[in-house]
Amino acid sequence: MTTRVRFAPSPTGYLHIGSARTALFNYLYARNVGGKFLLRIEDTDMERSTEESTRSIIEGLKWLGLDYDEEIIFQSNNAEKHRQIALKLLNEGKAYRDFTPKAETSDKNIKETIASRARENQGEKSMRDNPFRDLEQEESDAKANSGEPFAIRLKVAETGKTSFEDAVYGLQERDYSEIEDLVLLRSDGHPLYNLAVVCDDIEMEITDVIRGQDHLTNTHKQVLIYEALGKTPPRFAHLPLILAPNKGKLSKRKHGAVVSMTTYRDKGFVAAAFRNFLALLGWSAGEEREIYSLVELIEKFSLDHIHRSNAVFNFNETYERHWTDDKALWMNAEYIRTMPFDDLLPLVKNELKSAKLWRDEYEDDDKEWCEQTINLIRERFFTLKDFSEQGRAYFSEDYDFDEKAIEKNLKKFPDLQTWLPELANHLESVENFTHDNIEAVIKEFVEAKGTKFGVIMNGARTLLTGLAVGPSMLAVFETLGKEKSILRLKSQIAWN
RNA sequence: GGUCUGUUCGUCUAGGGGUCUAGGACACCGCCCUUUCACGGCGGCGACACGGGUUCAAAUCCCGUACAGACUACCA
Repeated sequence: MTTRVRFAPSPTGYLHIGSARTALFNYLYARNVGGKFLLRIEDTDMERSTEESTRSIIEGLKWLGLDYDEEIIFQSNNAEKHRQIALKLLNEGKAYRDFTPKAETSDKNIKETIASRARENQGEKSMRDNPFRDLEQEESDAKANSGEPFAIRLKVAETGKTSFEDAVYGLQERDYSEIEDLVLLRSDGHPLYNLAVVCDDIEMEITDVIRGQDHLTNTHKQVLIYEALGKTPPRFAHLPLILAPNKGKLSKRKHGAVVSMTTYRDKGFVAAAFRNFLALLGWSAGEEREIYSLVELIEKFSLDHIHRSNAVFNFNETYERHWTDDKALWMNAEYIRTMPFDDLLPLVKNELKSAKLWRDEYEDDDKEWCEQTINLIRERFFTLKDFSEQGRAYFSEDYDFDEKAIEKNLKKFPDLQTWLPELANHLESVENFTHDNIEAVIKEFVEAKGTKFGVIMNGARTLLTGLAVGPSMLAVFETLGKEKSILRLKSQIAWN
């Protein structure tokens, strides 16, 4: 039997990094064993599901390079099938009608309400004391026929236990007495999550369910449904959760943009880098290595190296520099500075285009210059955004000057106001505007003025790039070229 | 409250009875390189939650405690 796994997000928001990681692991697992990776949108919660979320999830997967096989399944399309299956279980006596009126739950502190309700019922109420559980067939039919609303609940046996072998957490057992007669079908006919998941997984012939650890306890209920349906459950593998820095739940509402995949795309992350980072959250190949290509990840991935403990996604809202996990940031920089130029170029092109800095000559007449320049500046860039922001002066005459750079490198040495334009005149004479030739002229100039090489270089850097930091200044001169270098050295804008 | 799960440097992790005075990466700090720097090189700081066992030997096995997380819904 070929392996079939699925990623089944509910479209109630953009793609969350936790979900993205679940998708990644499913994908890696499928590709590793040569199986299928399917996508199912669990849009049964009509009130919260949106088409926009679905789009953003698909986009996110595409960005990460996680291409799915076969058609997307929308769970809402299967509602009728789910209903029929619930009815079938009812007819077989494996489920029963519960005529208890639906209890109103206030949405606000739902978790607390449920916990306190459970606390109150502690010891007093058995999971099996529903008055309708053993209602005579005729009586139940009569009530139903008279139009009385009812939910359908699974009839969980009095004694026994469910068990399954989790690929990550090992043998899991749970006594029936701990499991309530779960609702399969709501009184309005709407199928509930546990039923829907099981039915769809069966229909999609899913062999391995890889999902977040928050479903570990739900799995027992699902196993019960599989059993009632006479089907063998798939293999389960639960993944440790990704937590916020305070070790609490990482939520869209509380933590905002840092948990959204689109943020990383928009903030200039290289998809391969983020994917690499995500792969190492809760899994490792057991080697002293961090950088893995997709092919290597697929090759090395296996369920038995998945962690059992949750991972913290470390970020600090108060420091801009640490707005997301440092390691993710580092990895992105690592990719930017080491990836093959041909892979990087399209990403830079895209960034420059959206900043209106791209010119078609960069792939034509100026191809060589473009490559040299990108290779020069990528050395100390962290995100793709840096190409259009810190790197702006390389692609445009319209760039900003950093106040601190002006203070530190220009205003502190007032002589530079006349020296730099003077240096420009000396540079006019350089025939071949290369590193060595430029250096010779500047060295000579420095000597004549009795100043330090650094003073001139840093002043020039500020004028030429607007920044106090950057690559070797001689290389900057060379890449900018004679004309622009001279023009900028003579410019007085920064001084005002 | 109950059930389940987990706990190695600040964070991600290696480790599965002796090779552990616990390894790597990020972050942080210092030094070097240097015209600057968020590049590079070298180095430093820094962890087996706690308490009991088992064993010649325990980060590794067992028990307890603490803490954390998940679930406990006619949400998904």
